[in-house]
Amino acid sequence: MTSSAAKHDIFQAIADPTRRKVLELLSEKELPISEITSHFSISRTAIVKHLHILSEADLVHGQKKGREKVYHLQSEPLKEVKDWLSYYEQFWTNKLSILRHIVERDEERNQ
Amino acid sequence: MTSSAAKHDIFQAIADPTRRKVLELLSEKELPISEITSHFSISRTAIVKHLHILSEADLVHGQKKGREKVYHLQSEPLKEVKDWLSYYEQFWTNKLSILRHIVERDEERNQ
DNA sequence: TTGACATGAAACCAAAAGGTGTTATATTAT
DNA sequence: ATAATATAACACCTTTTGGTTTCATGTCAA
Repeated sequence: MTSSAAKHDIFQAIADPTRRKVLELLSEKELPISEITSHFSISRTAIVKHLHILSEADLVHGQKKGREKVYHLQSEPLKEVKDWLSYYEQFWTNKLSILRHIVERDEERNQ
Repeated sequence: MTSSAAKHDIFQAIADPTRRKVLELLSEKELPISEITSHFSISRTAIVKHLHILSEADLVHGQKKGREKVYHLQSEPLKEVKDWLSYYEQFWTNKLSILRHIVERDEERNQ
C-alpha cells in the first residue's frame, strides 16, 4: 500500500543539513516549494532536488494544489533510524549495560 | 575535555552503509584495521578512510598497539542523533493514530 | 638481521552530490 | 487575453565521496 518506493536511503537522506532544515520547516506546517525556498539562500532548483531525495526516502510527500505543489512531512521512515540507534543506546546509557554486554560476549566466546 | 574535535558531521558519518557496518563490528569488540578490513570486500585503504571519518565524528578511536592500530567504538556522539529524532517521534506516533482513525472509518463504510 | 606483517601516505580516478542558470508549461488574477 | 506566478525539465559545472594502486615505514618473530 505504501506510495513511493524508498529508492533513497533514509540515513543518506537526513545526512544533509539543508534537508534536515526542510524537514524541520515542514514539521510545523505543509508548504509549497516557493515558500520552502524562501527560507534558504540557495536556488529553488536546488531545493527541488533536495525535496526529490526526501521524497524518495518517503520523508515528505508533494501534492499538486492548483499551480502550487505543497509538501508535507512523513516522519514514519525515521523509525528505521530510531531502531538502528536503539542498539547503540545500551553502550552509552550506563556502565551496567556495558558490563552486561561484555559478560554476554564472554559467555558466547566460551561456548 | 573531549579528545578530538568533531570535524565531521555525525549525520554524515553514519550515512554510509560501510561505516555503519564498521560500527556494528566494533560494537562487539575492538579490532585492528586489518581485521576490520577482512570483513569487507574493499581495500584496506578504503577502510582506513572510513575509519578517519568515523574518528573525526568521534564515533571510534584508534590506539596504536605494537604494529597494530586497534579501533574501538565510542557511541556517545549518537546521542545527538537521538535528540534530533526525539523531536520527530511525536509526528509519527500522531500519524499512526490518525491512520488508525482512517482505517476504522473505512471499515465502517464497508460494512 | 631479515622477512613477513600492519599501517601510513600519496597520487589518481569515476561517479555522485550539491549547486547554478535557462527555457518551457500550467495556472491564476486582472 | 495577458501578465505574473509556480513549477518542471534540462544542461551544465565544481567539489566531495568512495574507491583504487603503489610505495615507504615501523614492528615482530625466527
